[in-house]
Amino acid sequence: MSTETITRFAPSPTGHLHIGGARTALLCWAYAKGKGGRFLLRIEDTDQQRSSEASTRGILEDLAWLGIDWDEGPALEFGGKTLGGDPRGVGPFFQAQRLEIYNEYIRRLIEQGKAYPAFETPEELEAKRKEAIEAKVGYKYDRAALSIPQDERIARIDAGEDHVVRLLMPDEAITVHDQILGDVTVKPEEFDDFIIRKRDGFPTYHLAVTVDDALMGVTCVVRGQEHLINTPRHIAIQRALGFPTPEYGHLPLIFNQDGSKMSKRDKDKAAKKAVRDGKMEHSPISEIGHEDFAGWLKDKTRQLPADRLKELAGVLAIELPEIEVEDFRAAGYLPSAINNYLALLGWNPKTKNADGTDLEHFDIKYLAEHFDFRGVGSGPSKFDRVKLLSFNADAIAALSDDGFAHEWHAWATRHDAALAERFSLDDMKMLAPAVKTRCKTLRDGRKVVGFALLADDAVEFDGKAVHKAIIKGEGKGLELLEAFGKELGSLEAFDPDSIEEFVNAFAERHGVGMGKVAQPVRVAVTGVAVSPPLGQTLAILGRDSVVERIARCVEFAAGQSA
RNA sequence: GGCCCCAUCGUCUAGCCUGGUCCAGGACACCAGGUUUUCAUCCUGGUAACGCGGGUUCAAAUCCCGCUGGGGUCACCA
Repeated sequence: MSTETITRFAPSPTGHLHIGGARTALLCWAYAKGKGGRFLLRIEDTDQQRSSEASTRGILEDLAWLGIDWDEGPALEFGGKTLGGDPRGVGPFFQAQRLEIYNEYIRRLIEQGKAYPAFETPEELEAKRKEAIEAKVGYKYDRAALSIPQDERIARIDAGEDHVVRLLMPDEAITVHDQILGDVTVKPEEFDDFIIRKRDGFPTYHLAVTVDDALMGVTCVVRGQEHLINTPRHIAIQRALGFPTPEYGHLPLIFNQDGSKMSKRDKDKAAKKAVRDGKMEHSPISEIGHEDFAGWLKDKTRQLPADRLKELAGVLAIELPEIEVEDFRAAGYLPSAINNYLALLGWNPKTKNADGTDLEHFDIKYLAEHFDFRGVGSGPSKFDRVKLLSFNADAIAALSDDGFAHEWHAWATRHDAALAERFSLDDMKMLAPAVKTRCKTLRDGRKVVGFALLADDAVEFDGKAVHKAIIKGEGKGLELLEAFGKELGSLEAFDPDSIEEFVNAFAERHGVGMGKVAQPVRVAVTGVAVSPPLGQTLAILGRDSVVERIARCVEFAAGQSA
């Protein structure tokens, strides 16, 4: 028996990776890596209705993008590396492909009298459950099927009657030794004989997870606290099957600022609110019929397909809240910032920096080297988007100019085709020092350089800005601006440094301060009073464009002051 | 509702295990200054918390009990 630490992340493929799932995966990964062990990935696709292959692929890519690489599991080519594989031969890693395995163990349990078939229909059970609720007593399966004689069971199964299999729960308290919460004991009356195989022949989560964890040699299960109450069930299965019980660590949950659960539905919620606020009664998108639209709007639980929702948000001019890893990626967050924030949300390194402040910024390598359950908080935490944004800004600021340019370019290529087309990687390198400190996300970059995306004759001059910088003061600004446009011809190189130098010399020559020159020029080429430093602002436009814009502005200002 | 988990600034948290060094430290946000050709960055300072009530003790944010509050879970979902 190896003492190697093996952890696993086991998502069900029902959509993109949720940010909470990403944190679980990250901490799981860190624990295994810190111990020199392995981290494996398993896809829990036993829910035939909701699972999809596209989701699996999406989740794999989300994890890979974050840099959470798995040693074993579904294979994925990413960034020139192959992730996953099955070096120990414990796969397959898709539960739907492991049905015979589960059935074998279920068969054993039945044989040993530790599990039994039950023939009630879902409807019958639902009725009983309802009765129990009305009588204000907790519902528990009544074990009616347990008293069916063995030969009758066999006859009914042979006759093809639909049935489920239930585990015979032992009549004893079960204690979970949780690494984070300590010992949690649950009394036997809290459990009933839960189902381990569904009517469709698929195992339930409880059975599959327990069998797989044991067969895959998982030594430590790290998962969300919502699973805490399931753990005694899993321990019961382990005991019935003679499996060892792994270590457990149940992570506190993550919530929205308002205390509600972070859910994919939040996106629909935001869109619905915008529709109502806008008093919109008809679907603004042709693909969504009126009926569907009205129904969706009325029903809190109804969700639009992801791409439709995105389209709708575009029409409504709103930004949907980021919930899934892919959302954060599209919004221009860096993996390092997401990982850092996620890790800190729930785990604390309890370490001081040299200046006495708490250590908050670290990378996943540091996390892997220092992660332990002691540093995991026990209470639920709220997801603070503002702080994550600040972490992202820090991560961007920490990038080298070239590093930033590469990230920005890669992002634009994937999420903002127009931007990627207008700016080459070299353009972005030139812009980097100016843009870096002005954006908290890669998406913000567009706002910073938006003026360069406009055609020269499409620049709209902000009247106030023109007045303040150019017209006010007896037209001194206008004079300088005209002179600047003319003298610009003598500037040889048109790069940021040369331009800055030129502006300095120009100001000195005309006996005025920098501001007296910079602001009129800034307003002339961008239309507004705010832009990156003049060097980059002019360089990205190019000489012709600058001259053209100045001329247009001079004309505009002359018209205004007349 | 039953069972389970949790409880320090608005938020994330350090401190709690091994009571005194804590009229509680850091970060984000916020407010006020400063640097700067605009904006942003950056720098300096500030506001702000131990949920309540009982114990134990010379001494409690720290230990115990109760209350309150928040959350999870009670599926042929995972």
